[in-house]
This record gives sequence, structure tokens and C-alpha cells, in this order.
Amino acid sequence: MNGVPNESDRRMVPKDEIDSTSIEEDSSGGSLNGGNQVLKKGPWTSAEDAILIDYVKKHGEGNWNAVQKHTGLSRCGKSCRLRWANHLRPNLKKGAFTPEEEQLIIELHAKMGNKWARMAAHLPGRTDNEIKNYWNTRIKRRQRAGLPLYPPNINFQVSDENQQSKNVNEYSYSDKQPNELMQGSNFDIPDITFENFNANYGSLSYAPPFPDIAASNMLNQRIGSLHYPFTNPMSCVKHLRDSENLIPDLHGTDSDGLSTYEHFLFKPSGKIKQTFGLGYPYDPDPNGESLTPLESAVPGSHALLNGTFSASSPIDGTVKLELPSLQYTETDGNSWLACSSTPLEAADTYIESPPTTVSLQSECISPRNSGLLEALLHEAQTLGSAKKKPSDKSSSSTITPGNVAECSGVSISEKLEEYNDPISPLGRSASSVFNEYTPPISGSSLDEFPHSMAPSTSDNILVTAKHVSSPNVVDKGISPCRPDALLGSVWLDDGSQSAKDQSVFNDAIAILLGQDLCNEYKHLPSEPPSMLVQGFGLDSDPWNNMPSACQMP
DNA sequence: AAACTAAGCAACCGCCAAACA
DNA sequence: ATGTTTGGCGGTTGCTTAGTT
Repeated sequence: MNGVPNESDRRMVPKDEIDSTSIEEDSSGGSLNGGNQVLKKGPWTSAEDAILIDYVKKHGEGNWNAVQKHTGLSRCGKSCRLRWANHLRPNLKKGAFTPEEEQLIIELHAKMGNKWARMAAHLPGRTDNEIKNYWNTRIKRRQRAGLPLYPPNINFQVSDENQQSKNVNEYSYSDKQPNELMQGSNFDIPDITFENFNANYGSLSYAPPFPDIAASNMLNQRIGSLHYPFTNPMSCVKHLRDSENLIPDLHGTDSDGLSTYEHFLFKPSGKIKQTFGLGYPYDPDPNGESLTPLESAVPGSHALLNGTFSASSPIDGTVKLELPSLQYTETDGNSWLACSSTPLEAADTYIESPPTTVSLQSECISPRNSGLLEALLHEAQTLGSAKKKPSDKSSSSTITPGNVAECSGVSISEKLEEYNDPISPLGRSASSVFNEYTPPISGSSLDEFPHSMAPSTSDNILVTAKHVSSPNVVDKGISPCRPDALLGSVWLDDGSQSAKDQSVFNDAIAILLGQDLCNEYKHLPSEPPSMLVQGFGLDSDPWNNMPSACQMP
């Protein structure tokens, strides 16, 4: 039997309680139960633990509400159960997670999402709470470091437990495990490995977030009217938020008259769709008019999105962002780091986080750390509304995070220019940097890829690369403001242009990050794009390149 | 040395579903 | 069939500690 744990008592219990032998005396923070007895809240004392342990020895687990009756313990049944389950029950494993456990957690989370209890079932001696805390801490750490939540080489295999769900439409999205979703509608997905997504990984994993306004504002303002292909409205939030980490590219059509920028913000469905059109080899419907199982799956796939989702809730009215606060809130800030922080900080970020390096776009749009950028976005949005023209409305635009830059035809380069981007890491206007160091990508009006003409999956990657450049940008000889997009085009496109573009990209990075950092990128081997994305030009296994902090102590 | 910040952890809360009356 | 109780789960909060400025 586990003795009375007492590290927590020493640490958590207010000093005036530690020596208290009477658990009845302290009623601080308590509440009355049915019998008007004050139920204590807060940290458990050793005395309380002893009572609870004694009770369980005699009566066994369960019937937790009876604990109070039988023992006089002023704790509600829930609290007793929790205390027992998380701290007092025998065979609990204490201490830090082993590397094996950590790996297992990562894999389980990739499969299950935030199903802590289910994950705990795979980790004997570990509690759901422990796993949850670990994961949240891990997320925090990795997001701060700009790292993807999952190592790219992690395998996401369909587990038997995921066979339960047969029809995604029967369930709220939030309840679905990624693979469950993938299996919806009898859509069989073979073992999924991250390698399948490597081509997108760099940009997917850390492609940035919407601006802060994204989730809440999007939902508050638009969700209600969205034709959103998810059964659970809250899934919009999840998708939006998940997609923050995702996708370099959107492929929406501007059917509702929203400006491009608005589309980006308010039309997540397009975003999601395009996301999955990017190159998932099993997507049976790359054109994406219907929501494929994959589409429904991936947005919430922790594995694929490097995001997490949580339970659903109504979105009408006040939107409660359900993700653990730490799971997303810092993403923006990190993403922005490269742009907003000092060069050194940016450098650290880039060194630590190759994926982040390919998502400069996000950095460029996140307002989290920049009032200016927030203003920029706001203005862009305003302009977007003001500038809306019939032609704009009719154009079938691909909305990408990068395209956000074009907010209603105004490239972010231009916008940054307007603001003179005082926070550019190198003291230069980010826009000028982009303009100068990002190459024009041949290409493509967004109209080249109307929704109905979305290329087959084999082409999607290329499409993605092309779409990141906007008509405006190309026409003006202005490069897209998205190095990640650029990267995508460079890495994902084949042919002689690749080397050239890559070189240009490296130069752009050099400008942005300083030559030293750029050297890291110049080491990028001339490998197939997917390899490059996978390894980010560093070790072939990006997981191995993660900072020690991210490899877990 | 003090103030501040981040990390880690324990516990609570609200919701949900199953069991029971 | 309906209402209540109970247990479980996931998200969030708040506290302590450790590290940094």
C-alpha cells in the first residue's frame, strides 16, 4: 500500500494545515453538502489521506460519497475518488516519465487525442491527470520552442480501439480520435505514418496560427452563418485552431463575397479542405466538395495537425475556446518570435525549430506580440471590406495563411511597408526583406485552381506551392510573403527551378535570421523535397534534432 | 536579495453517461 | 419512462518551487 504521500502535502498544503490533525477544523474554501456539513476543498492533508486509505482498505473503491458518511471526512465523493485515483491507490508510479513512457504518450496522443484516461490505461501506474499534465507541459515547452508536437517520424497506426467509429457523422468531431475519423464511412486508412505527410510537414506542423482574432472572432462573427461541414459546430473551433498549426494553403472559393482576408479568417472549411487536398494520398476526393473522412479526420488529428482538440461545446454566443489554454495560446507568440523578437531570439527559435522556419508566414500575421500587426490585420480586414469588388467576389481564390498577407488584395508586404515594420528582427522592413529576397514564383493566379479544378492529389503539393503566391504578388514581381510557402514551392516543386528557388529562399532566411542561421539552411542537401522537409536539412530525423528540452528530461 | 516569470503539479469544476430507484 | 445519483473524464485554475533578471 502506498503510504501517505506527502510530498504534495508539504508542498501544497498551507503551512497552517500541515500539522492539523483535525480534518474537520479546516473548512476553508469548503462548501456545504446535503447535510450542511462543510466539505473541505483544497489540498489534502496526510490525515485525510490516511482516513481515505483506511476507508478504501475496508470498503474498497467506489461508493465515494459514502466516504464522508463512514469516516466523517469532509470531502465530497468526487474529491475522494480523485485523491485515491491520482495519489493514494497502490501501484501508482511516481516520478518522472521514462523515455519509453514519453514515447508511448506521444504515440497514444497521436492516436487518441486528449483521451487521457484511455491513454492512462496504456501506462500502468500512471494517471490520466499525470499524463494530461505532462502533455500540457510538453506542449507548452514545444510550442515555446517552436517545435511540432509530434516528431515527424512517429507512426500513427490505426489501433483496434479506433475501429469503433464507423460513421463520422454520427459523432461529434471532438469525440473522434484522428484515426477513428479517418475510418469514418468505412474509409480504410492503412497505417498512417508521419512520413506520408512529410512533404507538408514543415509547413503543416508549424504553420501558423491564425492571428489571435482567429478563433474567437471567427466564430463569433461568422461561424453561425458558415456552411461548415462538420457535425459539431464546436469542431469549427477545433478545426480552426488545429488548422492554425497546419496548413500553408487554403483552397477556398469566394462564394460568399468575403474578401480574401475574410475568407481566410472566416471560412475555415475552405482552409481545411485545401489542407487535405494537399497531398494526402488516400484522399478520395481531392476536389473536396464533400467532406471526406480524411478531411474530417485530419483537421482534428493531433498527429497531423500538431494540435489538440477538446470536448465540444456550443458556439453560439460566447465562444469558449476549449483547448487547454496552453495548447494554443503560446503558439502565436512563438510563431511571431522570428519576426517580432530580437534576432537572437529569432535565431534561437530557428535553430531549435526547423519547422518553424518554414512558417514565417505565420510569424508575419500573428498579432499576438505586436500591436502593429494587430492593427495591420484589423486594417486589412477593414480594407478587405471596403475594397470588396465584384471581381473579388467572383474570383475563386485560394486562401492561404500566406494569402492573408494579401488581405483583400493588399499584400502583407505592402502592409508591412506601410507600418514600416519596426519590429523586423534585422531592423528592416519585413516587407522589404520579403520583397527583395523572395523570388517570384511562376505562377499562378489563384484562379488557376478553382475549387472544381483542384488537381488530383498527386498534384496537390505542387498546387500548394503555387497557391502560396498570389496573383498580386506575382504580377507585381513581389514575392509571396511566405517563406514557408516559398519553401513549399522550392521543396515540393521539382525541376530546375528548385535549386534556384531554394537558393533564393536561403538568402531570404539569411536576411531574416542572419547569415549564421542561414548557413544552417544552406546545408540543405539537394534531396527530394520530401526528404528536405522531413529532415529540414539537419539530421534526417528531426526528432533527434530537437532541443534537449524537447527530448524530455 | 528582491522581484518576476515559467514550470510543474494537485485539485476543482462542469459535463456527460451509466446505473439505479 | 422518468428523475436522481454516481462515477468518470477532460479542461481549467491556483499554488509552490525553481530559475532568471
